[in-house]
Amino acid sequence: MDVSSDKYEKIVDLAARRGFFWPSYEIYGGLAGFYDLGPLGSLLKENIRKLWLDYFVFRHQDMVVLIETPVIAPEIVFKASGHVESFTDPIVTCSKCGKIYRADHLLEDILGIKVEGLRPEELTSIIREKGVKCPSCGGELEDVRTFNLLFQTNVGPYKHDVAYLRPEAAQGMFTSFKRVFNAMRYSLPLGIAQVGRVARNEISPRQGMVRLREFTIMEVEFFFDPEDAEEPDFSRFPEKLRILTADARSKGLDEVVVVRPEEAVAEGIVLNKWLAYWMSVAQAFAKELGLREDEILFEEKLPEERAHYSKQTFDQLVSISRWGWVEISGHAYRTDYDLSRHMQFSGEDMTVYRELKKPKEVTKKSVVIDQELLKEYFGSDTPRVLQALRRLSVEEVEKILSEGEVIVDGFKVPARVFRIEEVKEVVRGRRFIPHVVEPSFGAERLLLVVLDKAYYEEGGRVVLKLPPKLAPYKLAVFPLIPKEESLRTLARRIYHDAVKAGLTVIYDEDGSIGRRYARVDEIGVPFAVTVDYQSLEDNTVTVRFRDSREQIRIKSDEVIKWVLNNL
RNA sequence: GCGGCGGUCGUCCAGCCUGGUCUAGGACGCCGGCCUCCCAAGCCGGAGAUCCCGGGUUCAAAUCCCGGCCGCCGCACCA
Repeated sequence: MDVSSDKYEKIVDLAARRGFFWPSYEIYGGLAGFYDLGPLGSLLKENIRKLWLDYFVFRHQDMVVLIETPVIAPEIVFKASGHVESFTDPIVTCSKCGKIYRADHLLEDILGIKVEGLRPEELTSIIREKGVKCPSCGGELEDVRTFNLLFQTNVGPYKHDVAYLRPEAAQGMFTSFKRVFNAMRYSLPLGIAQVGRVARNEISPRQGMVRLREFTIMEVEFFFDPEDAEEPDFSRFPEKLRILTADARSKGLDEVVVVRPEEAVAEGIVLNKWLAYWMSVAQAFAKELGLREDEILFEEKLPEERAHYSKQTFDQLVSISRWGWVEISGHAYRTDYDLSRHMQFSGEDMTVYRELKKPKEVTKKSVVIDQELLKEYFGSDTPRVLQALRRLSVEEVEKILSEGEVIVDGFKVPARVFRIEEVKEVVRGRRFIPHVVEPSFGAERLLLVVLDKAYYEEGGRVVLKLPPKLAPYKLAVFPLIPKEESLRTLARRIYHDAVKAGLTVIYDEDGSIGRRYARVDEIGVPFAVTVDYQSLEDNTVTVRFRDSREQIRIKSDEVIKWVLNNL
């Protein structure tokens, strides 16, 4: 076992022991892909969530808003989104022993042929043609069916009211887009953010907290006008992005290009400027979690790796012990796919209207019908004929003009009633379906990454060098000599004042001072205040730094202000 | 799901091969007490284990056999 995997073991051990996380339902043997967050883990995740909200919502509050939508959605939503059809793997069951295989992998293993992307019926016929049997018992294989990674449930008592647990929060943003867009007074670009639980019925989740069947997703669906020339303000997050392009990957190269996001757009590496912008925000956010720039890499997904809705996808990978490069965020250019699909399936108009900066004059052909002439031909039938003729397009009328006459609703209409004229028209705006880029993070994965980056061993003891902003507890307060009532009194007063000021604080009078420092180092408390005899004389206390173990003396009534300033 | 490895106090590990003396042992941690004026000191005491689950073999199973569950690694999928 190498050093890095050893480190991971130690983190998992620490996590379970001190209360960051552990496998769910342990008393019943656990359930793969499900983890509990303990007291410290809950606080840490909340702090990660807050930091994410800061970067992705509040620092962009002129254009990004937060919403919350249900975990459960009716079947139609995921039919429209494409998940019912595409969020699947093909599987095949042995009729004799009941074992289940991934059909495409089985065929690739046994026959050594490429079958990726084939439909279930095609896979079934290959199995029949080649006489493929169950590799375990030799039994007959059933027809290939698809295994959907959506968790299915029912709403209410009726079996046919099928619903699913969402595998991403995104569909809530799409289905409520019109409401939010309206509430935000029709402004574009518009980001809709959501933090919430999602569930994916992974066939076999591994890697502990890295792959879960239920987890918290933090997403922004960012809606914009694809024709809008306005640039994102790249100067706000002046990041250099390290990008491994799909082109390089398909050539088997691992050459990383290092570019500013706006350069990546200009050079055609990233297809959309907003996609690039949010990648730079994502990197700035990752750095605040304790990652160095050289531990971050954006990997472009190959076409066959991309989700069905995406035109281009980058994963933000970060390097951690044990698993090397791990995806912490996905950045997908979803175009107008989702809104278009929901428009089709719901019948709701998902287009938006935007006024042009300058109205423009266009000349276009227009059909003019000579109504006087029409009256001569059709008399009292004129209104009916007119109504029918108005449905004709310019092209249809041009055809009629060349043919001499047309029969509409049983009326024979001569071409001479039509005339085509060029007319000038003022266009003030246009209707279109907004395009979407999506940055999407898995919160529990970030929690593991943060612990991995913060974990240090120094002199045989563990120190979690968590960024103070993320630390579950911000301050520890100790009386140096616990049996000295006067020291305890002062220490307790500082503790209560700190709690009142909104800090998370640990008070401990148990064991030697060194032991108490060690205990709080292990859970990443950045500052420890110790009350000693001098405190009683001059009203000062020591503040001890977790990372350096250095101490300074400050006035005891300034402790809280000092801590707040140093978070 | 397949293949490999594993599962014993909170944690790490010993015991398993060669079944009985294991009412399962140690270390660390935890709790109580003593001591201690700043970095896991020391002393005394204490709590804490369905030996992963189910079946089988046996007079006797933590130990041997079978099945399952869970975890880790590889394949695949993905935040």
